[in-house]
Amino acid sequence: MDGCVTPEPDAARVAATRDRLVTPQEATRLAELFRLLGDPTRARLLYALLEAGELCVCDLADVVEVTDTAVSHALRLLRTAGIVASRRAGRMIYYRLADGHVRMLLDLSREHLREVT
Amino acid sequence: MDGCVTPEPDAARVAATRDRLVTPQEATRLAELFRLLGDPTRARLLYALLEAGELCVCDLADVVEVTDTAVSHALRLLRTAGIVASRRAGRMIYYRLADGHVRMLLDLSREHLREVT
DNA sequence: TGCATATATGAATAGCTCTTCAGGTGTCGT
DNA sequence: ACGACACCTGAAGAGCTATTCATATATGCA
Repeated sequence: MDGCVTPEPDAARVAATRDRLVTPQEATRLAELFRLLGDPTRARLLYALLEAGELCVCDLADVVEVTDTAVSHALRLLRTAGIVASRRAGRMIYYRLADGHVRMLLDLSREHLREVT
Repeated sequence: MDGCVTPEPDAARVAATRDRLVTPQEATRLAELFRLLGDPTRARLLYALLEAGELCVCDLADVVEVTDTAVSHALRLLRTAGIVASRRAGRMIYYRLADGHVRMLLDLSREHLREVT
């Protein structure tokens, strides 16, 4: 069953891993989540929201130093994926991180980088 | 200083956020980390390692159902970024997740998806 | 109603990424 | 030393992505 000649203990581990492994669908969704965090502009937007709690589009553009349009495009992707949430106040729209998991992900990875460096 | 006319409290928040925000360099490194997790093949490889602890290239290819070559390319990126580590045993090379942070990231995001769904 | 502001959207292009193919390196068994 | 095996690497093409420009929608104010 293996593609290569693995020692006995490995064969068992391979079988067990294949059973417990995330499904392709789940993997796709996980990858999609990470992929959305994996762009410098979007990452900065998210960390800005992590610090500020809530910001409108133009302030986000100002903080991150990107065009309003680029921010809007980025936020649409993040919003569609449920990573950020929005609320309207007059003509401005305030964005925030969608939930605690996202906050933890951002926090954890920042820590990771600070320790690895 | 703002790109738009923000209410008073917001202006303060914008200034504070700009100060505390991750630097562009840090953001780039964070995005790079996430970007590497953000591919279905690499994600499956990492979750396979999360389950198995350690696997050689050909067993990884077998579990994830991808070409040896594709796995090799993927692992090189992950290894270079310090996300996985490797050890040679004879002609096989065993890969494992590099550290606890990576494991936590994978765990946390899987939980996130399971709760959101 | 008319104008300015804040954000969203669509199309297009430049740049990047993943996979595959072909070939290369290193290790084991005989 | 030779052949088989496990893995790596470089080049190339198909496909995807992020930004920009132009335009559209929506809200507030006079």
